[in-house]
This record gives sequence, C-alpha cells and structure tokens, in this order.
Amino acid sequence: MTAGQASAAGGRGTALELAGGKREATKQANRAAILAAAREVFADIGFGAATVRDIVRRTELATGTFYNYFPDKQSVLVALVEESAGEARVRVRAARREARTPEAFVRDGFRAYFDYLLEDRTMSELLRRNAGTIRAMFDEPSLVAGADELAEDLRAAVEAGLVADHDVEYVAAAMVGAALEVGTRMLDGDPPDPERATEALAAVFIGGLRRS
Amino acid sequence: MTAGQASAAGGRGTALELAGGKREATKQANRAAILAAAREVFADIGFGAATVRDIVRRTELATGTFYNYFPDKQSVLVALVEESAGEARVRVRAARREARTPEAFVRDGFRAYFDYLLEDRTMSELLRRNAGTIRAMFDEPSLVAGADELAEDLRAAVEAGLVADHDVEYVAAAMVGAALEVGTRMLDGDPPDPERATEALAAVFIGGLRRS
DNA sequence: GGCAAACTTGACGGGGGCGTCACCTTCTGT
DNA sequence: ACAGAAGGTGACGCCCCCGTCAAGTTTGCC
Repeated sequence: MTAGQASAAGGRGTALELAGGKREATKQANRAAILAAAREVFADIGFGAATVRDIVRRTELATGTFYNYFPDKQSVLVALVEESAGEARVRVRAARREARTPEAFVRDGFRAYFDYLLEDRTMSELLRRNAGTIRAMFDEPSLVAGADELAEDLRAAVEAGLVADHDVEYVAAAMVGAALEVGTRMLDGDPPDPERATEALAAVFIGGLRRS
Repeated sequence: MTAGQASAAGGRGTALELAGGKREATKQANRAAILAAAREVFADIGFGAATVRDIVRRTELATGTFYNYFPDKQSVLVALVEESAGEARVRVRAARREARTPEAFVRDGFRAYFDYLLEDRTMSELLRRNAGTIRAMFDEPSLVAGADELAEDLRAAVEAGLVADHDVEYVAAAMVGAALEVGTRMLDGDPPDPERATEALAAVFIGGLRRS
C-alpha cells in the first residue's frame, strides 16, 4: 500500500498514446506532475523562496521520486522556461515573418505574444514573478525576452526601407519591455482584452516607426 | 570585548551631525549598515532566497541586533523600496512637470529615470532582480512603476491637446515597461550611455505620440 | 564617580530543508 | 507464471534558519 501509486498521481491528462509501456506512461505522468506543481509553486511564492518539498507536496509523489527526475529545483525552472518561453518566441517570430507591411509586423507580433499569454496563465504568472531571477540565471537576458531576434528582424526591416532608421537594439528592448508590462496589465483586466492591448502598442510604435 | 563594538560597524559614512548623542549615532549607523547589506544581498541572490542571517553576515552586528531594527526581512525590503523607488518617482515627475513641450515631457522623464538608475547601481540591481516579488508584495503595481502617475500626466497632456489621443493607461504602461527594459540594457553598457537610451526612447515615443 | 537605562551579543530550542539509500512494489520479458 | 529490472518510498543524518532572551557592555546623567 505504500509504493507504486504514482501512476495515478499526475494532475494532467493521461499520456498513454505512444509506446504502450505502462512504465513509460508513468514516467511521463510523473514528470508532468512535477512540472505542473513547480509552475504553480514558482508562480505563487517565487523561485527563491520555493523548496523542492513545496513542489513535491503539491504532488502525490514522494520526496525521493523528485530526484529521479530532476537534480534540483533549478533544473525544473530551466525545463519550464525552455518549454514555454521558447514556444512564445517561436510564435511571435512566425507572426512577424508572415507580416507583409510594417504595420502588420508590429501589430501581429504583439498580438501573438498577448494571445500566448492568455493560453497559459500560470506560466505567465511564473514568468512575471520570476523574470529577474530567470534573467540572472541564464545570463543571456534575451532568452526571456527574445529581444535579440526582434532586433535582428528590425534591422532587416530598416535595411529594406520599411522602417525608419532608429537605434535598433534599444528600440527592440523598448518593444519587449512595453509588451511585458502591457501584457501583465492586460492579464489583470476582467476580461483580458488582447485586442485593446495590441492596438495601444501598435498605435504608439507604428507612429514612431513610420518612415518619416 | 564582546559587545558594544557596533558603532564602528556600518560600512557607510559616520552620521554624527545632528544631535551629538553617541547612542543616536550608533543607531543610525546600524540601521544604515543593515539596509546597505540587505541591498546587496537582495540584489545578489534575490529576496526569496535571502535569509536574515545572510544580511547580518555582511555586517559587524549580531543576529539579535537585526531584530532591534526590523521585525523581519520583508520590512527591510519595504524600507529600501520606499526610500528609493519613491525618490525615483519624485524626480521623474518633477522632470515632467517642468517640461514645456511634448517632446521635453517625454525626453526629460526618461532622462531623469536613467540618471537615477546610474546613481545607485546596487539599488537598480535590486529592483531589477526583485521586481516581480515587489509587485506581488505591494499589490499596487504602480508603486514600482509609477505608471499611474504617468497615466495621469498623459491624460492631462491629451486634454491640453499636446499629445494625440491614445489609450492612456496602456501607453503609460508601455512607456514604463520600455524604460525598465532599456534601463537594464543601458546599465549593462560599458560605459552606460543614458544619452543614447534617452534618445532611442524619445524617438520612438515622440513620433508615436505626436499630434497627428 | 557611579548607577540606571539602553543597547548588543550569541547561544538555544524548535522547525524544516537537503539529498541519500535500503527496502519494497510494480512492470516486463520470457 | 516467474524472476529480475525499474523505479517509488520515506525515514535518516546533517545542516541551517528562525526569533528569543539572559547576560554583558556602553552611554547618559546626576
């Protein structure tokens, strides 16, 4: 009655599709349960204050099991951030790539980001609450922000004559910072209105970026 | 030889001017030493991971002494934030108040903020690293950002016809977010160039805010 | 000079986190 | 059906933090 109940553990959907092995299914469920619990804990009390046991407690697993999946809490954060921030960046960039006008370039990028925020609120909260820690951890600050990619895209747009010639690096940072801040405001809205957030940013940045 | 050496403790300048009392001088020095140590600790490892003892260890004081000055680490953070973020807000607002043109309104506000960042790097680092925690702590998000004040000032400018009629609240958030992000980028520069940061933001926001 | 008030000190009991590991249950392959 | 591998379990030893408080030191004042 003590061991092996772990398969019923995960709060997330049963992942029994690929490779019918029960062993394998449990493994994925446990990993998912740990990640889900950690997402909540980091969002609620912050990474620094969180302990491995805080995470385990929101799970049906035992302490020792945690260490079969991750060596420490930091590794969990890394997994979480890579999974989620990576996805957000990909989507935003895809939206920008498909844009055919400078207006769409700006508007659709913001829009993709705001839509993504709304899809996983817990993750958004985690990112907001721990942005400073994440920055300090992966010293490449852009991992969080994707600002480098934006700067690159902006540079291309400037060279193509689509956009006025500004200080690309800082303008990219400004756009990212603005999106982060407006994004958290939007999430506080009831209901959140990504349309409004997008339009506000688009209005400001398009005007400022328009070819003079 | 064990007690009472605390007066020589503080790393900060001797504050013996007002009220020559030695007792009073020690008290101020100790308080200042704790605040200075806490600033470093919070900036280095983050508020959540910091312990009261981490702070005390960067001091010549004993554990017990800490509790004569603050009831817990959170109170220290509150004192630090009130002291510093308050000052930053005051300066920025003063700069905006003196502005006579819409351009100056935008440019001087950013400039005042960047100049302030450069004045106390440790505090800047603390704010950057713990922005999420601070937000969560004082649930009034604007305590960190001063975004409400900016929104107010913007509204007035719109009514005076100085600035185009945008979504004031989100535009304010965008300006604050942009300043935060560009500010941290600027601090990473060697040497930091507040002029460049100011111009980049001014170019973007003035264009966008200019009366169409 | 001398005494009371003010303050500092650091050891202490209680609490809890860390990572491990011997033991036990469950699954898999034959 | 069964044996062995895979993997879950939770108590354990070690460490450190918390907030307190009795004892000791310094200051202010008469």
